[in-house]
Amino acid sequence: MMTRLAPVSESAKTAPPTPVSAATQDGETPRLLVIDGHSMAFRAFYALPPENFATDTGQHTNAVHGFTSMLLTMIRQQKPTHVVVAFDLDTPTFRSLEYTEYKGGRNKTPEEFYGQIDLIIKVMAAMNIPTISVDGFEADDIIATLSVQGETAGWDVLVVSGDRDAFQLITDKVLVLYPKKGISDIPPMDAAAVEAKYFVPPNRYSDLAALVGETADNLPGVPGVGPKTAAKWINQYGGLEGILDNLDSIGGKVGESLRAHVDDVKRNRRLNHLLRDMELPVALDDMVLQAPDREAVEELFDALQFNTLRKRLFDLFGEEEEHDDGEGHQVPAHQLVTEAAALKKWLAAGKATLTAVDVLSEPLGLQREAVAVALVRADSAAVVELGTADEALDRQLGTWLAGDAPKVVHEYKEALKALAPRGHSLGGVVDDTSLSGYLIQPDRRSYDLPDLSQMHLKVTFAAAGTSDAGQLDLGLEGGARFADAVQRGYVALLLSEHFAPMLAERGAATLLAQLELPLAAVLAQMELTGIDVSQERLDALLADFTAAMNAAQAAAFDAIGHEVNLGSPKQLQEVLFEELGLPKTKKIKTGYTTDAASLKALLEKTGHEFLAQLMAHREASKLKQMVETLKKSVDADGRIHTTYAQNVAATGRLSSNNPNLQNIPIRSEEGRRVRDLFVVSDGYECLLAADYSQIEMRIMAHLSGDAGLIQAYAQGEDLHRYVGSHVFGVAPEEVTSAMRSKVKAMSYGLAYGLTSFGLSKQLEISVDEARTLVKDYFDRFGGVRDYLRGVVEQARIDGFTSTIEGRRRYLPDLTSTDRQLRDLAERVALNSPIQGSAADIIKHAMLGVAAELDKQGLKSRMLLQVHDELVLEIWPGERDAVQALVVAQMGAAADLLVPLEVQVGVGSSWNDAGH
DNA sequence: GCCCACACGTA
DNA sequence: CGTACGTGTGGGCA
Repeated sequence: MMTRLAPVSESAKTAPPTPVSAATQDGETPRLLVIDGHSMAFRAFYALPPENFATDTGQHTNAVHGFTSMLLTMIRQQKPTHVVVAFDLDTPTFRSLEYTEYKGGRNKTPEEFYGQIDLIIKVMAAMNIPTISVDGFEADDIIATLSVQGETAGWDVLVVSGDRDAFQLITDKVLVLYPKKGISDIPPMDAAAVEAKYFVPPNRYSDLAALVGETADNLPGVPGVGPKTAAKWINQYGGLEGILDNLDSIGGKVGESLRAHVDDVKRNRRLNHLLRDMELPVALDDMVLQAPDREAVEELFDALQFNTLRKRLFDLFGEEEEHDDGEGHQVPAHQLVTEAAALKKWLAAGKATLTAVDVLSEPLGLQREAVAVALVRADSAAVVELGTADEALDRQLGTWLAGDAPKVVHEYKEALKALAPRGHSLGGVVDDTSLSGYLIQPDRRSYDLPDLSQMHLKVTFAAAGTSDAGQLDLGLEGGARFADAVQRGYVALLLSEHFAPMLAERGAATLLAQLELPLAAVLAQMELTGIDVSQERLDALLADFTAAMNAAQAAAFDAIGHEVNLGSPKQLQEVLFEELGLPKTKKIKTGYTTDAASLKALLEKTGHEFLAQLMAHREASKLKQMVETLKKSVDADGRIHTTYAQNVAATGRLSSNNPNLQNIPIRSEEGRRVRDLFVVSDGYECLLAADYSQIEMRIMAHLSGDAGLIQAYAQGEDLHRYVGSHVFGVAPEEVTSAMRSKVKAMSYGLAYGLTSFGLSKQLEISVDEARTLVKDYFDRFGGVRDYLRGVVEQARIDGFTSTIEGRRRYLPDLTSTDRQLRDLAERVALNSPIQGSAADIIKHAMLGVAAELDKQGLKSRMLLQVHDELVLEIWPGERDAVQALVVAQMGAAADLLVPLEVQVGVGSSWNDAGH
């Protein structure tokens, strides 16, 4: 049985950026296509109805669609060898600085246009077409400079612009395409066309425009003077200079008018003169038309829902959507193996061949248990059912699975967990495509095999039961599931092959092999182990919190004289702001916030009993709900087995779910009672919690190399006290707790991209005060300022940030023209290296701890990870040894310029082990 | 049943 | 207008 997998593109895997046109190689004259981005985007916007072009998320795309369509047409018709797009920035230009009304009076940009320029820039990036914008200058200046550069190089230049100022650029070699309305295929303007229309040569067009004026730019001309009069004067006096030299000899009413407005004319001429000698960030040769970045186009056009455009694009660039080379990319037939000898034979046939392993599993309590294993190679596949396998077959399989034979898996950790109840392990895993996909692109929503396959291979296949492809074997028992598993394995194999060069290019191969893959095995063990919870405490706590919640609710109802759903922010707004007429809080989408901070402020202001009870209810119901969730998560073994997600947090952190054990309360007294639910198992001595002290600040000290911070840590000082003493210029012992908490907030804030505004809000001080605080801080710790500044700059250049282990996070929005997006990307750029490096470090520590426990033959075990904390369970008598090895491994997990300090506590519950 | 907004717990 | 997560509720939609 062969299942056809479609569609598959061979070219997607190769496709280096090669020039599409052979013109330059043939020695023909290069043709440069220069596009005025904003003006063409606007043309497209008004040519297509926005209501017909929008994504599911409501983003309008009519301008993007029209622009892209226009560009494709242009490339097809004009056959340029080089293409570039110039954009304006919305920053002031030398023109607007000279003449504040420049381009004033324009209608407000329609709301539907927002975001579309950014999308166009993304489309250009995906098409490998360079875009240029230069602070302080307009696209017109860039275009003029490019025209001159192209002409000087002996190239043909075609300028596409909706701005008539471009006419001054026309020469023998430079033509202008000026679309009249929307996007039409009118022929380019040459010198003759300009003269036919305006009666002046192109190099005099600016003179004419200065006299006539340009309403689009809010540049009034001479009243009564139109193109005809202007052209007559220009030709009579040989240009504007001649006219100005002979002002007095021009008669009639128009002559008077000219003399009255001569200053306007001079200003117009200064402003419509285009700079032709700018320094541009892109060289002509880098504008060569390349094949599009197929992956990026797929992703972007998927998001934009541009299906016909995608086809047009790939057609234009000669890339087939489908490619059948008659070999490979066909899921191999599989044999159902029922005897050890048959398996042995199959395994021996491809001893050192990379094999994909797909584990089929079924629920077992709240966990899963493997029921079959599919082994997939490029040309053959075998399936082994675990339930029916005899001992010999099971042993044969188990030995091979645990052995060194190179394997590819998708979701290694899940495979390990499902195999464990069968007594099987999995060794020799060289790739887990859910992890390699993550390292390549850490901010994706999903790393499902079908998603990755669609994205990277353009191969569509559906999960079991939903796909036609998976239905072929319904007649055979379990056959469809097996075929599906084989298909998954085959796709994982293809993906792994596809990813290998990408990982290498990003320097992520080591990260995968040395960190993430071994960590997956450690995490699998931690998840399998789980943590014991006290059923008695659980029930008692649930009762307590429920009672507290009910009491608070009753008291709240009493306070206002009627019932209300306290869990409904909407109903609460009614009560608070209309019924009780309390002062309005911070505005949110649905009205005014009722969050804890605002309720607290309201309570302090008004002292209303309802507020106090509402807050009590909030806390109790939150905790009750959390305890309920935990109770539901207790497995048959009386333990809670969380699941760690290794590919969710874009920074490299783990996340925890089902249930989340990384957000168990610790700050409030009541909350800590939840932490007390987690107890040491029978037979073990105690729980041990070890956490890094201020790891993010230490990483900041390391990455910035700031001498002050490094010294503070080297001396083992109280960091915030030390910083406070320097910022406030007092002796360390004179740092008040208010001063300390201010610098503490700021120190941490800096790692998150905090602004003066944000700091002022948090510390409840004025923005000026906050600004001074930041300045004083940076005056004392200049290394931090330089580092933070450099991180963003470097990320803008590279397109990504890196952690100390080289884990990357791509931030395309750093160059977005959307302020909000750009600012957010900058804050992310500040935080990601720090948060991500901390994640790298504790991951290394976990590997070290696991290896050392194993090496020393200890029975103690690792249970939990909470970002900067590890929780272990100590076997009787091993406490000192484990504490020593944990401190040693955590401390040695990275070689920083400052020491890594580890705090340890032990106790019979997680709360007791805290400190 | 699905999705969003809100709220809130952690590092 | 400080980063990274997960989970629960209410409420509007289909």
